[in-house]
Amino acid sequence: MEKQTITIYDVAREANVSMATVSRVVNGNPNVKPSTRKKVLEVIERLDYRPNAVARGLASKKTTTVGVIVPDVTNLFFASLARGIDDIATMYKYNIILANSDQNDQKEIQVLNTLLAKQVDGIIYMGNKITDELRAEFSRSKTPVVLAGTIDPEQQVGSVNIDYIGATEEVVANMIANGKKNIAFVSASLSNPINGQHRLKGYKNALVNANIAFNEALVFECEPTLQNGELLAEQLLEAGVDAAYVAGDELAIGLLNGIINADVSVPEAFEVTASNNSRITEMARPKLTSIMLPLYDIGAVAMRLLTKIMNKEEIDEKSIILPYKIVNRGTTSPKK
Amino acid sequence: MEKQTITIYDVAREANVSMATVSRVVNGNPNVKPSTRKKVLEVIERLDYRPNAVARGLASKKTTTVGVIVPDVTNLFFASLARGIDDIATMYKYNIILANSDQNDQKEIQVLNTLLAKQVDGIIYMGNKITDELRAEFSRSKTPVVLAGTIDPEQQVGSVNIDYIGATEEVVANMIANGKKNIAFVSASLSNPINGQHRLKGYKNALVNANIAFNEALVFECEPTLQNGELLAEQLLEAGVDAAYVAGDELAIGLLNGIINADVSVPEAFEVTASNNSRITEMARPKLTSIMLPLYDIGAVAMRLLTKIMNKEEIDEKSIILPYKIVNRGTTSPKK
DNA sequence: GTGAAAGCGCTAACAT
DNA sequence: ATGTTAGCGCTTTCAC
Repeated sequence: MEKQTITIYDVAREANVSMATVSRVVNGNPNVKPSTRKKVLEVIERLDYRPNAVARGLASKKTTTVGVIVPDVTNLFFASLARGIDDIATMYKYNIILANSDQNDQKEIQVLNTLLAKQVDGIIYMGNKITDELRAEFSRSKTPVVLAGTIDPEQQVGSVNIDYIGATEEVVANMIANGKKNIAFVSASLSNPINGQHRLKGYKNALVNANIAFNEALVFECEPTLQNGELLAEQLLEAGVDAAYVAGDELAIGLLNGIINADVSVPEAFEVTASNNSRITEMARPKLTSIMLPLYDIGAVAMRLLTKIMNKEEIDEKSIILPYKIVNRGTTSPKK
Repeated sequence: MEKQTITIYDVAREANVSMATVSRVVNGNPNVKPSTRKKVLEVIERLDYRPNAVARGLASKKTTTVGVIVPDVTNLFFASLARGIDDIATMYKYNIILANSDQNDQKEIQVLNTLLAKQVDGIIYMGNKITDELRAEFSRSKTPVVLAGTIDPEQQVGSVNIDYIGATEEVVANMIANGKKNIAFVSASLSNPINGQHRLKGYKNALVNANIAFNEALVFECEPTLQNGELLAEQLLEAGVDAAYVAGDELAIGLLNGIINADVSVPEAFEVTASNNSRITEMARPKLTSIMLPLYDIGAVAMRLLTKIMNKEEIDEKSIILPYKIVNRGTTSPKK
């Protein structure tokens, strides 16, 4: 004999009221006489009634869940964003359906569609490049979308980021000020606008300001793994590089370790600056100097923005830029 | 004018068939004449019809989503498990609702309840200790639960783990074989049965086998953060410790760095063995020797087990023990 | 302040 | 192979 699920109807019958009234007390509607409210609450307690969110979702057309598309939770960068998202979501009574996309265009589309099928009230997207197909899907559905730590040059949807150009320019300028001449720009895929447009632009800006000619050969693009960083060290050294801005913390640690393995002293003979200040930058030896992205905040603010859009509140600015800092640690010369 | 949502009814009308037939083709039911299937598919395409998963869930009492309760996604240990879970979930057409519990007993209960309200088909739980209250909630609902990388001494529900006792015993024995005499047991909360019972037991076993007396003062319990690890170094050194088994990779790195900062040579004068082999163990300098937990696999197998339970398939063993390995790296003496 | 009743969009017998 | 018909458990007008 299966345990019978208790429905709103059971509660109504036991409390001698209508379903509507039960619904009202469950939803905190004030239009209920205190005495009836009390009576209903007692029955709910006694029967151990739990509202069914699926039925509620169907009837109200709101699921109080938002979809989060992330390349890979296993990447501390995205995990930190996800954490910020989840905390704010919880605060506003939303739940998160998390979906890994593997940066795979096909899977992204598919994942987006199952999220939409599940009637999520909104979507937060993190990733590289927004393909045209993805952008088309975004605008086809009426479901609000916010990008977190992700840039779409088209700026159709809301987004939360920092000033990547300024930040990169600043750290590269720092290394130049420390006397470095041949600074490499090391990064994951340049097809990601953050890397290929913003960060690279900041890098070039710093060079221009210091009257240093841009050298294409000092731009290194590779999969951002620890091992690739280690392998890259040799190449950089051969190219006469004496400092590197690295987009991707894990890649930065790999590079740093590779440099040290080659018996080059850091930061005296070689400086490294990382880009995200995810927790691993503090695990490195020496600890990595890094741009400090407010990872958690980017996620939190993105979620907050999404709640506003879902509630159709007034939005002053849908492309939010958060402040960043620079954390000088052991891989660059101490500031005077 | 709001865009009208297309329902199964619209498709049925346009295709001159019944809703039931449309439902059949959507669900891949073979009992449909190829020609009608084709016709329906065309209409679906033309109208851009998307099945509503919420309605489907209400009608079928299956949501094809599972809840995942995790202390903190930002912890690489849990993120890796989550990744394994998600991949297998995707493979079986399930989605994941991810909820951070912060190891907070109250929040865990609450999160569990909202997951149940959303009618998830199953739950994967990761955490420390299963409180009695939580266990009660688990058994009260008919929703299947599987523990991933988490031990419940009561063994009421399915779980996936490794042999923590054996693994710990082995690595401690290794350090003893390397000539270390005063080996510390450093760990996060001992109230977590994995730490307080299994790992500590393994540690004691190794001592017994080597005829070394157990010394309570060599057991260190603390919040597993990088900084705490660094701070702990001094204490260990003062206590005359010459090796440490550390439960928690981030804590292990902190300790290692602290030891090195104190100018003690690793592994000659001090050995360290970590417990999880999450990616950060390779970022340490020197790289950390560690027990290699199959993190991804634990998540994947847990999800697979859950699918079986949800499908009411035959389960041979609900407490699964996966194999582990030991990875000898730079923080212990090389094996001969 | 409360109730009646009509859906929400779909699945699942049960017929045919 | 296809259609009919109840629901699934809730919200939401609209009356009263």
